[in-house]
Amino acid sequence: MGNENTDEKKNKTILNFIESIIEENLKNGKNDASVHTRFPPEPNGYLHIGHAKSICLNFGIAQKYKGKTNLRFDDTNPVKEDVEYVDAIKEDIQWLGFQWHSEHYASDYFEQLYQWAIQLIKEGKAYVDDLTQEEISKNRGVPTSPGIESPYRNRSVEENLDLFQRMRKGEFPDGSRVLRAKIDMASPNMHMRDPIMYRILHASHHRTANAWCIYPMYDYAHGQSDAIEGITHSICTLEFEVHRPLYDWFCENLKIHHPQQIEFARLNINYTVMSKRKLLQLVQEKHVMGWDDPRMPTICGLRRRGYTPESIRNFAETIGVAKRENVIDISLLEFCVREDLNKKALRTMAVLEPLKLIIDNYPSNKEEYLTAVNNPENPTDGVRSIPFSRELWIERSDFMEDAPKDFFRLTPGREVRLKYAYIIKCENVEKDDKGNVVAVHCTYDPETRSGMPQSNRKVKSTIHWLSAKHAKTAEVRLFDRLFNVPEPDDCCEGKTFIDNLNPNSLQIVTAFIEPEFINTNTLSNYQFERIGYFCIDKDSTSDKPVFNRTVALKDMWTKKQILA
RNA sequence: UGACCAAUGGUGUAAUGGUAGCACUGCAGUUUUUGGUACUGCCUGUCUAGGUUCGAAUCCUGGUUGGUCAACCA
Repeated sequence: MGNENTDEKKNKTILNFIESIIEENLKNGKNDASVHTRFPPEPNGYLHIGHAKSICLNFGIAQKYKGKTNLRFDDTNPVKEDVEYVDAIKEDIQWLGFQWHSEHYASDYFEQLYQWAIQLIKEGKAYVDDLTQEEISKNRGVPTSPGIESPYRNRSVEENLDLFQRMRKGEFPDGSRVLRAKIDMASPNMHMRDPIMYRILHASHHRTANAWCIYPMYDYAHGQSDAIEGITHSICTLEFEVHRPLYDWFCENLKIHHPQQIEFARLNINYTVMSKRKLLQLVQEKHVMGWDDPRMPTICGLRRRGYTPESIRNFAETIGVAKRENVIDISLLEFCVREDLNKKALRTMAVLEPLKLIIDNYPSNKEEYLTAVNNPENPTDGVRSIPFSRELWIERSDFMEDAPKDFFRLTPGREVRLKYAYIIKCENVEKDDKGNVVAVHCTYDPETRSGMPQSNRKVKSTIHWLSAKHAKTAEVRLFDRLFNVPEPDDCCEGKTFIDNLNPNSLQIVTAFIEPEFINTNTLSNYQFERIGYFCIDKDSTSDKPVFNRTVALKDMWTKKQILA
C-alpha cells in the first residue's frame, strides 16, 4: 500500500525526458493522442540486462499511457539470425512480466519494402550501383571531407528498374550490385551519403527460407516497419541518433506514417560486458557454461542466478533514463535483488564450510526438534521443525581461537546462541597433528532453549548450525563477478576483455543443508541464514540438490576483515 | 581536424528562470535470536570563462572533456 502510493506519486511527479516528450505530444493531440511503442530485437543472440532496460522502458511507457507495445524481430540479416534466438527472446520478455500487443517480423514486410523501393526508383530517388564494396566504401569518403558520386548514380529509371528486378530474381551473385538511395554524397552525415538499401544475399532466412536473395538494410527496414505498425514513438539507443535524418528521409519520401525516433543512453554496468558479440564469445570459447550461466548479464543468466523479474524491473526503474553515457554500479543491481528477496525468500540454515561442534553435556542419545521461523519478514510463511543433537556443524568462520575484540562469535570461554536452540559456551578445542582445529567442545545451558525465560539472556551473537547426524548435503555454487576490473573493455595494448576475466568467479562447495529440505523446484529462492540468497539450479536431482548463490547478504564483519 | 549528442556528489537520476532533492555506495549510530532487515544521522555535487536577468544547474556565446558516425551488421 505504502509502496503503491509512493510509486504513484513518483510516476506523477518525476518524468524522464521521453515521458516528457510523450506528454507534450499527448497534450497536442499528436497521433490521435495515442502511444504505441515497440521492442525490436534482432534474433541473433540472447537478451541481456541492457535489453531489459529497453523492454521496461517501451512496455512501461505503453502501460503508463494506456497504449500498446509490439514485439518485432528485426530479421533483415539471414546469415546471423536463428529461431533459437526468437524463442529465447520471447521467453525472456514474458518472464520479465510483459506481454506484447502483437508479434511481428521485419521479414513480414519484405514485399512492401520491395514495392517502396520500386517507388523510389521510379521517382529517381534510388539507383542500382555496380561498384564493389571496396569502391563504395572508398567513394563514401570520410566524415571530414565529402564523398564522390558513383558513376552509376545517374542511370535511367528504366535501367534501374530492370536491374533491381533482376537482382530480386537472382540473376546476380552476392556483392555484385546494391540498391542505393540517392541523397547527398557531400553530407556531413555519413549515413546520408547514398546509403545502401538492398544487398544481394543468396542465403536462407529463418522465416522466408529462399523466397528472397536480396535483403533490406536496417536503415531501409526499421523506420518503415515502425510506420507500417503505426508506431508513435520509436525508442532506440544513442548510436542511432545519426541515423535519424535517414529514418526521417525514408518516411518523408515514401509519404508514410512518420513515427518519432527518440534516443536514450544504453545501460552499462561495471565489472561486466554488455555487447552481444562479447557475450557470444564468452559462450563460444567456453569461459562460461552457456548463455544462461549465472555469471552472465543475460536475462536467462540472471534468472538462473535467482534474480526475480520484480527486482530487474525495479532496477530498470531506479537507474532512470537519460541521454548521458552512464555506468551503473553493480551494487545497485545487487541491492535491488536483496530488497526483493528479503521479503520473499524462505529462510533455511546451511553450513558451507563446516566445523564440528560437540556439546559435551548434551546426552549422546538425545535428539529434539526445535521450531524455526520460515521468514521473519512474513509471518504467514509459518514455522518448521529442525532436529538438534549433541554433534553439530557450524560455520568455520563462526569460530576463532584467538579472537580480536570485535569478533562477536564463538571463541574459548565465550557464550553464543545457537539460533532457535540453546546458549552454549566454548570450553576447549580439538586439534590435529598440524595444529588445525578439527572440533570445538562446548557446554550448553538447558534453561536457555528458545522460548524459555532464561533464553533472553544477552549474548554477543547468534550463529547458525545443523545437526551433524541429520544434515543432508548439497552442491553449492558460489559465483563472484565475471571480471575483476570495473571496466573489462578498458584494456591496455595487446589485451582484450578476456584477459580481465576473474579466474575465481565460480567456486563449488559441498555444503550441509537442513534434512527436511525436499523442494527441488528450480528457481525457488531461499535465504541461507546469515550467508546469502540462493536458488535451486536446474542441475539439481532428487538426491543431490544444487544451489546457486544469487547474492551474499551484506556483511559488515567480513567487509571489515577484508579491509583490515 | 567535420557533423551530431551529452556534461549536477564516488555512481545514477531530479529540480522545466526562484531553498540543488532522491536512490545506491561509503562512514557513524539505534533496534535485532541473521554482524541481515528496519530506522536515524553524516560525508560528498551544478566542467570552465564570459554574457542576459532582481535572480541561472536551467537561457545565450566561446572553450574544455566525453560519446557517436566512415559494414553490402543491427
